[in-house]
Amino acid sequence: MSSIIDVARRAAVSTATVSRVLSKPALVKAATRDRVLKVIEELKYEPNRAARTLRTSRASKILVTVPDISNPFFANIIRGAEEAARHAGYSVILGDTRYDPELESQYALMLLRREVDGLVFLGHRVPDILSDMISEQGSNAAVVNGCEYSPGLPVSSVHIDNAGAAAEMIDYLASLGHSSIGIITGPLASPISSDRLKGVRSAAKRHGIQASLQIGKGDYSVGSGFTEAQKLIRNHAVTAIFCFSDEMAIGASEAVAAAGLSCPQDISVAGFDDIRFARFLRPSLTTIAQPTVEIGLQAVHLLLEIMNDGQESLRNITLPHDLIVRKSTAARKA
Amino acid sequence: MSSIIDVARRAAVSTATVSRVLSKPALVKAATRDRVLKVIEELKYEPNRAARTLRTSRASKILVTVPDISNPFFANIIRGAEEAARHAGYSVILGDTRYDPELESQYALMLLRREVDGLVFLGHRVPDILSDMISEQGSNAAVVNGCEYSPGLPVSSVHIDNAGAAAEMIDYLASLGHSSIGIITGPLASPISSDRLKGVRSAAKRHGIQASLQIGKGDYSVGSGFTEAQKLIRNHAVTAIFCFSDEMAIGASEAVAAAGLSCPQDISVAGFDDIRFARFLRPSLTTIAQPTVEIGLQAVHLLLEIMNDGQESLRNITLPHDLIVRKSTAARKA
DNA sequence: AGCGCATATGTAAAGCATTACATCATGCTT
DNA sequence: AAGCATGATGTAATGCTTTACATATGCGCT
Repeated sequence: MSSIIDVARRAAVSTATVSRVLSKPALVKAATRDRVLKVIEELKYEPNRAARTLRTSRASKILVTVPDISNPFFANIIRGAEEAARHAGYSVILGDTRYDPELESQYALMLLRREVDGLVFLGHRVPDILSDMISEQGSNAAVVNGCEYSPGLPVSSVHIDNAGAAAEMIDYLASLGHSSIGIITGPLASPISSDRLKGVRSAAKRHGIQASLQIGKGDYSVGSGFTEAQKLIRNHAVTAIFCFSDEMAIGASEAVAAAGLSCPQDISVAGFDDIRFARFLRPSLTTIAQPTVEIGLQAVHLLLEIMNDGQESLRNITLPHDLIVRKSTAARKA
Repeated sequence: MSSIIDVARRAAVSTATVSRVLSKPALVKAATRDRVLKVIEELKYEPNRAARTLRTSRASKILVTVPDISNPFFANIIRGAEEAARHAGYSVILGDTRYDPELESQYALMLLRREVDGLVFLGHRVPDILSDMISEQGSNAAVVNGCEYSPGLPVSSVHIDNAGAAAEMIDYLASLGHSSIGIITGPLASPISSDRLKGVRSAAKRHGIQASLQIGKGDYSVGSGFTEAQKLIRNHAVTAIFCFSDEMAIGASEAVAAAGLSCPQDISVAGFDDIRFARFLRPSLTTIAQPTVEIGLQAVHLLLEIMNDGQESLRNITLPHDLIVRKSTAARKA
């Protein structure tokens, strides 16, 4: 591996000139520049990133932590984040935290260690380890919350209007004649889950069906969707089930089938997220589409802004969602 | 941010001692060690990784490139890779290459720049940019091919017995009475795709049905599965379609339905990979399960071995696969 | 007492790129 | 022709850690 010194020697210039050729070519005379570039080519010189990072204290890396990479919803956000990062000359370090606070903190340490320049974290729960940093730096801390948000903390975020989206779904189900609706939420600790619930409640109230609303508490997983749906079907005569994730909607559909009923004839099922496979389920799933790739893109853009500006810039970006009506929902049986 | 010098000063020792407390505690007297540790605690000292990397030329990072992170098949491999890397004290840089050779090379550069210590790449196609490195270093190059392999190049790899798995699927379909079988392959350039085709052919020959084999050429995507299946259904009276990816099997199922036929009554459909959603399709998909997480784990283990041993160690690890029979395949109509 | 060895710690170089500041040359102005 | 602005390049410090080598201390042994 050749270093900048080798290049300088061979091109008969100082290391400063070599460095300038690479970073500020306009400052170097054309003839010199060409000579240096030729040597760089010959020696296949690549600047040592560690040395550059050490000198400039910029790692050109951002950390993206995700609770479950195998969930295509998160995978798409990562896709957007990777793209935005790459275009800005950053690379992405991936942290799969498996919903484990321990791992979340372990990864967040990389930010304190300045091993990365910024952090996009998906999911609720700001790692404790960052609380000092955030209270010191406020919204200048290079941290962005993707798809969730953290009420009370000065952390910028990118998400959809969860309450509005959930309300829309209730409007839609009510318009199909459903009045006995089961809801399967995400974890209560998740602000977006409680936002969705608020949206559900206010819409239900508007339609005068809040009394017959049945709430089951899930955790976004297929299994919890199945279990909670079974309870809703057995104990309450719901005619529609609205799950706060597509995964749970898959579980709920299985529960409908397991109960000897069919979807959507007997029970309508709706999800949230519009994951890649929602359209391939049978019946295809009615759901709320989130602009996942865009969430990832914007989260990184926001992060870069914070990192570069250095000025106070707490922002919560709301992106548009979309109610996607497919075949898993239908008018209530007469 | 405090540096090792701050710690040394405050603990009244040299920086060497501080460094030793962290890396070789046994060399330091207990009293001194405790004193230093206490200061480290107080100052929240974290060693600067860039400086360490510069000094030791170890980045403690590995690069994992993947053609499409939103495909759950790859996402699971990444999961395994991340886990193995984390346990070994490495972090994972994620490269989503979108099947683009340009991007593959761009990411591979990180290895030449020693920005990462090793590379696990998923998909066929070793980046050109690495060919010099590989021909120089042979199998000592810190490169491992996950789930594919590169015949002719000294690159270690981890994959299943693709020919054997494909043959098993043909055996199974033949046992159901199918003799007119359509195949939808992946790209021809992919060695595993051609291995699967070899397996298909030899099994078909064994069953005496090779003459009625119909081959369509896909690219692993849902869309290509749909298009190729349509051709197979229209132009040839196939009674079973075996796709070399679950995604294509989803497309093929759509094509069966679009032709007014039903699966599996009229046409059986089988896939490959056993992605997370294969079981949730209706009918649930018969497929070959690959141990995805394990592939990721082993790929990283192999990489670490190569990086640490430094000795000649070209290996191709074959992991077990599994034929998963679900509801998308059935006996041929009488 | 003197020697040697083990243990504990310090000194300082090295790893490589960036960049503020210094120097030098050139050409223009008056 | 002297003076100066401008442009081009060099000098050297800096960032922080690791580690080979040097030094110092203490102990046991003869």
